[in-house]
Amino acid sequence: MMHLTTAPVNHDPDARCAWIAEGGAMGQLDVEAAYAAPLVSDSPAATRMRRAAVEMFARDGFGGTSTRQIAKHLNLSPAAMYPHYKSKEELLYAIAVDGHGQILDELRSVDADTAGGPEQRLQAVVAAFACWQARHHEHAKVVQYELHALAPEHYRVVAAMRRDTVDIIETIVRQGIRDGVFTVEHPDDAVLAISSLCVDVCRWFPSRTHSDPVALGTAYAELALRMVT
Amino acid sequence: MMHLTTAPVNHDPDARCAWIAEGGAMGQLDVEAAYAAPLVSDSPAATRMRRAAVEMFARDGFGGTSTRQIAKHLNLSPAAMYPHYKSKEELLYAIAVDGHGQILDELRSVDADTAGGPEQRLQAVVAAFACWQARHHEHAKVVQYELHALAPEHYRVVAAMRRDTVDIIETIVRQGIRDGVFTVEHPDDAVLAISSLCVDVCRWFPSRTHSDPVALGTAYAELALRMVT
DNA sequence: GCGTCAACTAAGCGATCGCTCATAAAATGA
DNA sequence: TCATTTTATGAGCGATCGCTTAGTTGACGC
Repeated sequence: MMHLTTAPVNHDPDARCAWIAEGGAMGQLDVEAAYAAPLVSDSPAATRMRRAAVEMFARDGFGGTSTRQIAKHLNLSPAAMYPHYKSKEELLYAIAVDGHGQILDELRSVDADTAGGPEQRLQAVVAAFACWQARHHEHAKVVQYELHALAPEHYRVVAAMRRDTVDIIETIVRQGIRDGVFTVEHPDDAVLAISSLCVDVCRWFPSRTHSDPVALGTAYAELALRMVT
Repeated sequence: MMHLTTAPVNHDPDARCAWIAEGGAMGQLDVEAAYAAPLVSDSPAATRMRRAAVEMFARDGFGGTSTRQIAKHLNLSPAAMYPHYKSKEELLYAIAVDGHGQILDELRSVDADTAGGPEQRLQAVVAAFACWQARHHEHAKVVQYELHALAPEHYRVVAAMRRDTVDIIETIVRQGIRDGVFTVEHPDDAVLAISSLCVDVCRWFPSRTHSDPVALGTAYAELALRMVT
């Protein structure tokens, strides 16, 4: 493998704006393959490395953190990471897939477990989403703000997982409109705004006024409901 | 001056969570001084350097962009930046003060120019805020996501400007509650959510479904109003 | 034409970067 | 217990990092 000392740049022209509202343009095959593959190593050492990297990437950014700093934080030699992740970029990829996988699992199970109509489902899902972003704000920050450093093929997988997450909210909102309980002129705007609201939590949480993830989740669920009724 | 090859870390324990909801703990003196000082050089060359840096910081992050890359993008030698900015961190600081200054000026003038009650003022300010974030999404991205690389004393100034920005929204919301036109149990939550909504625009804009900053502003203003009425 | 000053370059310092490789230690299964 | 596999180390390669210094260039007032 060649040396790669500069941050990888995403060359896909679509990907430059492929955040929440994009990412649905490719087929599902590669995504399914990504889900099935054991992308996240469960080795204890690998887990400790991901945890340390999340903490440091969240504080100093991907480009501002060196592999040597991560190793030193774990009292390991600079080369100790490479038996577990074959590059710094792949470590970031594992962190991203892990985080998005947790969010997807959480929201899907909450949505499935919630009895009631679109109002109850929307509140439950938004509360869970905002709560996860607050509770895992370091992991979330890396997952939301450091993806530009991913290789194009890895970015594509993560963008698809992100799209799947937003789809959960979109499905509920469209069902609510069909049922007549939600009144909103442009569903796209509302879905985008609700997702945006939840995602941004990790940027500022915790603050002087907010430090309880559960309370934040219920408050944001109420505000999200107001946006569509 | 000593060499400083690693990204500066903010050592202020309060500052780690001093995003939107924090930053109001210190006096106003240093902030006023910062506003008055000619922090943003108006030299044409310096402006071109800021513009290039904004573009590259937004795409690759502060830590992922080198001063050599910025210089090369402008067809200059690696040392050409230093007559204008005495360090990479100070270049980021100038970008941050410039961006937050633009936002503050914009929101204050829109708020002052808007006739009507809290409803009209909130819509006007939110529309302007979201619109700025969309129109200058690269500059906004740097301003919102790369501040961790600022020196503590610089970070403090920027955090205060951020606090002043949120105060504009907070003042309108509290006035609306006093007037009885806004009904919201926790004003803090609403103010935070509205700010959050606007700030997050720069993370995903533009997208397949949204590419008009003005249209986005009016749509988000409507959604913000729904949150408080 | 001359002096002045700011902008810029060429060269390079010391440190750090991501990463490789040969080897040693530690864990694992028989 | 021994062979095998996994995990970690120490040394170090070539490249790049932020930044400095000495000297060159060009625009401007006189």
